[in-house]
Amino acid sequence: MSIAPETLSRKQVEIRCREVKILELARPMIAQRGLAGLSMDAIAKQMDYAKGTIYNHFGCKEEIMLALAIAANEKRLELFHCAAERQQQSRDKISAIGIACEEFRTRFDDLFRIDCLVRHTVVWDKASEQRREMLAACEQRCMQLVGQIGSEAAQAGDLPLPRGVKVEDIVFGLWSLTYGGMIIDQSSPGLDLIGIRNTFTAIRRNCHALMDGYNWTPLYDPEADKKLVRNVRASLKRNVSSSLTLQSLQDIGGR
Amino acid sequence: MSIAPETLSRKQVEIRCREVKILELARPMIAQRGLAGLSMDAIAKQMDYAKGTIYNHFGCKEEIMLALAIAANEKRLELFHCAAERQQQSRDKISAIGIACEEFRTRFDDLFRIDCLVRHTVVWDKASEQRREMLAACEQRCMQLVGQIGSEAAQAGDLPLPRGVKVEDIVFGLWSLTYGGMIIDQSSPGLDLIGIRNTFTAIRRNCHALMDGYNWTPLYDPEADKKLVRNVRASLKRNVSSSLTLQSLQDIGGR
DNA sequence: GTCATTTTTGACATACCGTCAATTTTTGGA
DNA sequence: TCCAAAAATTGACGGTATGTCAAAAATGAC
Repeated sequence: MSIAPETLSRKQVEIRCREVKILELARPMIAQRGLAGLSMDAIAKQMDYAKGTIYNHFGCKEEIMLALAIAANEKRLELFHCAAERQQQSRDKISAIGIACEEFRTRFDDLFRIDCLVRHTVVWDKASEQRREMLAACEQRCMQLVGQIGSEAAQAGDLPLPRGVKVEDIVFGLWSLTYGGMIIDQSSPGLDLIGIRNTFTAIRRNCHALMDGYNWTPLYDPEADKKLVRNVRASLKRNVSSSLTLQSLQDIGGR
Repeated sequence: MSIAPETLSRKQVEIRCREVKILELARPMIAQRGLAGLSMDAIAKQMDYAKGTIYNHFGCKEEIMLALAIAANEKRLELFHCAAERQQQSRDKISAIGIACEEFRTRFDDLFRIDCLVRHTVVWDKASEQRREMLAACEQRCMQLVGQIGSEAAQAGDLPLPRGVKVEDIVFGLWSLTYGGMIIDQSSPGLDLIGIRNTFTAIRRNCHALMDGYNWTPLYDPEADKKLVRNVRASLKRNVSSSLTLQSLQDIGGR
């Protein structure tokens, strides 16, 4: 929109900051009570602006949700990269990404919820095409990273593909297992009633069983895994901050 | 509430029927546009009753959602039973239940969505304790069925449990894989962009890999599996109707 | 200091939820 | 058959929220 992006007038900087502030206010609202919990009136009141001003930034509630979901996915990708790039073997890289998922889940509980909500038709359909594409692109980058590791594994001979099975299918499996497990953990009334204590451990063990089932070498080794978990966790804590980037706000306006 | 349940006055029968009618009207509304799509005004108008009458049946919108979710889970359990009871080997029973999940997913697309929605705090917290317990109980019965098959398998020596892994963990894995895969399929913008054509086939293959990873015998055999899928599908189509039971409406009133 | 442009404002139209006092219908006993 | 008590129904009402838009205020180029 602006022709000279290097010069932001004082006013324009103020506006950009407000965008961040809106998202900060919206975050807990959505996390606690979903789309309905996000009240434009409340945001306006808390920021001491008129409602119309908020609508200048985001065309509707759903836009705010997507903005947050995009930020969430950028953060997740950051964790993925940090986790994977320090590993040598393909299988360790995958495991490390699994641990990054755990880290994301625990550190950004609210964003995890928001990321789930955003995918419902109600929200998705009302948001702008532009932001939807942005989120889809973020997701793609996450998947591609994992897919690439899988391809390397297949090429290096670590992962023999059975007839009729593609690398993508296996990636999809790992993803289902991890994401699905977390969703169930979050939303099923009586999980520990049937005897699941530590969800993360169970998910991780199942991912290993899946990879073992496909003969992804080296096969599961409890000791090695324990060590890996410790290392990756420590590294993520050290190298990835808990604050959001919010770079994605760049050029999308409200009405 | 009524002391002589065997005699329902004419009026009371009429009321009970209305309950069903309400749910029928609500079903597509919720499926299409979530909680927000469910309008009490619209239901009242379409049924030619005042809004207050609808509130006599269901204390709030969320109650309607839960009622449908309960019906959905009863149907799912029916499919599970029908699928499992015709198999001899433990692993086939599990596979059959996986196929029952597919069947449920395709036949009752709307109920699958509703079952997901119901688990969000917003909905869950507003519904009555009574109905929540009812739904939780339904879910328990589904899980117990699968858990039982797992235990039998372990006892019979078909499934050797590695140190630190319980039957429940494996059940949880299969469940995550199936449910998670379907959720992703439903809600992720570009799944086939990364090359997943037939989601069900992928999920099924991954479940087998998981079981192979745990050495659940007999190990995966493509031909045998193909035959099983055909049989179970046919049997489900033949023996399980597509209409809801709605027995669960029994005794829960509105306000 | 002036004026065109951008930004802000908040009253308004609309929509929906859930309530409840008043009204109508049903029931069951005399 | 009739009547009074119980049950069911009604719909106007209070409350809350969204998204709009014409008018008012702030900005900044000259």
